[in-house]
Amino acid sequence: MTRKEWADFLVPNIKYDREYYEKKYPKRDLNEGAMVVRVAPSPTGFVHFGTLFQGVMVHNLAKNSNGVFYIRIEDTDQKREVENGVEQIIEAFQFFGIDYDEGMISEKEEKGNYGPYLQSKRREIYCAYVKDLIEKDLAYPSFTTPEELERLRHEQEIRKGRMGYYGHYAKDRNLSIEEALEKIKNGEKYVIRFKSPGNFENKIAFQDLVKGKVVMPENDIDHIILKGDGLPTYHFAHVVDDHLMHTTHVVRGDEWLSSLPVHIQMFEALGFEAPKYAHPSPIMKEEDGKRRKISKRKDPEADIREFKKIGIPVEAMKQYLMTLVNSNYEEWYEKNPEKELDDFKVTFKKMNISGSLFDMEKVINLSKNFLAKITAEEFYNRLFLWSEEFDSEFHELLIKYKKETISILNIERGGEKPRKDYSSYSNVYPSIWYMYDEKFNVPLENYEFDKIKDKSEISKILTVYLTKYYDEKDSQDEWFGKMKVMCDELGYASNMKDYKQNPENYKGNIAEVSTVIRVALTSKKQTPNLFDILKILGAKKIEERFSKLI
RNA sequence: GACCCGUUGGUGAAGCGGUUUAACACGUCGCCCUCUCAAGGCGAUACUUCAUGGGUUCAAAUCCCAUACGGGCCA
Repeated sequence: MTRKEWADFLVPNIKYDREYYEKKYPKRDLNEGAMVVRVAPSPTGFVHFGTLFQGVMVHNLAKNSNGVFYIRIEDTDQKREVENGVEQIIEAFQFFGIDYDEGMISEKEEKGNYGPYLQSKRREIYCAYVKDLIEKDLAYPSFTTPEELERLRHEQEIRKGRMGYYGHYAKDRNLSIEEALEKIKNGEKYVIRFKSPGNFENKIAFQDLVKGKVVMPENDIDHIILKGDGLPTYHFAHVVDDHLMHTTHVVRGDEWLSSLPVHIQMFEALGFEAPKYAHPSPIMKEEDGKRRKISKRKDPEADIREFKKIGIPVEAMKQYLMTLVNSNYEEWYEKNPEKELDDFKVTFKKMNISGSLFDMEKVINLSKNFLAKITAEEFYNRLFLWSEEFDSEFHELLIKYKKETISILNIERGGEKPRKDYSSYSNVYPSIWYMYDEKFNVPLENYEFDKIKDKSEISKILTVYLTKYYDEKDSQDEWFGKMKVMCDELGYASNMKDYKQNPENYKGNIAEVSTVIRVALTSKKQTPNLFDILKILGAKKIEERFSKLI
């Protein structure tokens, strides 16, 4: 049996050979320097924070080089696959507004000329290349069972040697075609392994775009390339896909750095030109003083839906991610507040070499800043959409009191130094509920009266204020002027400085008087500007709320 | 266990042999601001210090080596 016949026998019924695919997926017609990049998630459940991180980073690279960003779905591990997995990925990218040039656009459809973008649909393609390798004696069937491999591992452990299927441990690599054929005829199960031409004693150097020069021993392990189920392993699929899709830069987590020798070797064996590699570190989390990668199982923030639920605006989220990608982003943004996220140019040089910790405080800060800068109407619309899904009670109020809500959100908004009260959509209602009449049914004992607690004194202040000083039409200055006059009349200091110098001359001060009014209106002693509250509530409601205490 | 990568403040980090008395941002803590809060302003926040020890150099956070610790990967 010739090698060719052998290959035909092992990989039968293949419609096309590799030449066909090489022609079918020609080099992309792009400008010099254009980057073709991708993100390659597995449909194994919710989308991981790290995938989004990678998405933001890579999308920027493609945009800034007039290149291509595509999503390839790696579903070769069918055991871990989850229903709706593909849809979840599509939705996530959509929700975060990260558009892609090629990839799946629904469970069934895709866009782009270099597909299929779902690995399970690429079986034929992988097989064509496996066949080619067999013909060239660079791949062979391996009959070693899982039990045997287990034993082998054990043996290597005892000898304190390296693990894996290599050298004399790779017992099937030198089987003759006849011997192998015999085994197949006997019904023995097999996988296809790559026949590594490497020597562990040789060192090879790579240039990683993030880590710099990396020196590693050559790979000599005969990795499985085609599993028993006919699907390729990660290594092989990566090499074939990124070649055919003409990826120019493979950007992936540094957990892949140690398989680089394998990949480079496979590119060579297949006669492909290897892409450039960048291995930034993944985002970590600290637990018990130790750092580890954010884990899908243990950390709620690994699930990007969590941020949606909390109501962190996607813009803020992406900004945060960008600061992790390139820490100079923030400074740049301060200088270019009008620019879009993708106007910033990501560079490999500034990517994380060591893993950075996830910092929710920082996310909150970015979120606050973002929410402070949008208009009240825009904020309202965002709250409307968010509450529809996550807070129906608030949603009802938003529908019923659109105008009022916008005024509330508009308090001290705009201008150079806006208020920054809200850190997320979910945190709005807890800070403004008291403005809605139907929610304002607080028992008197829960009113947060502070310095001035005496009921008759409270009643007196409120009565005097309402009858003598309150005027709906007052401007802020007029209003505050009247507050001062009232304080003088009632024996409270109208000027805080005077009060601080001679507190014994007064019953109290204007701050305490304001607090009485504030608490009477809201039950809380901490609220935004009193003047704005008065304005929004209006005479009728003020009277009603006061009457409970007078 | 083999191999690889990393280690600058509470956090993200800048720094790429002299201009570093280690930028900037978040956090924290003070003080200031014609009402509380938020915001804002000002200041403080890395044991002459960049994991530790040694070396190269006139000069090192920056270059080299070793150790420690952390992470990854192989199974």
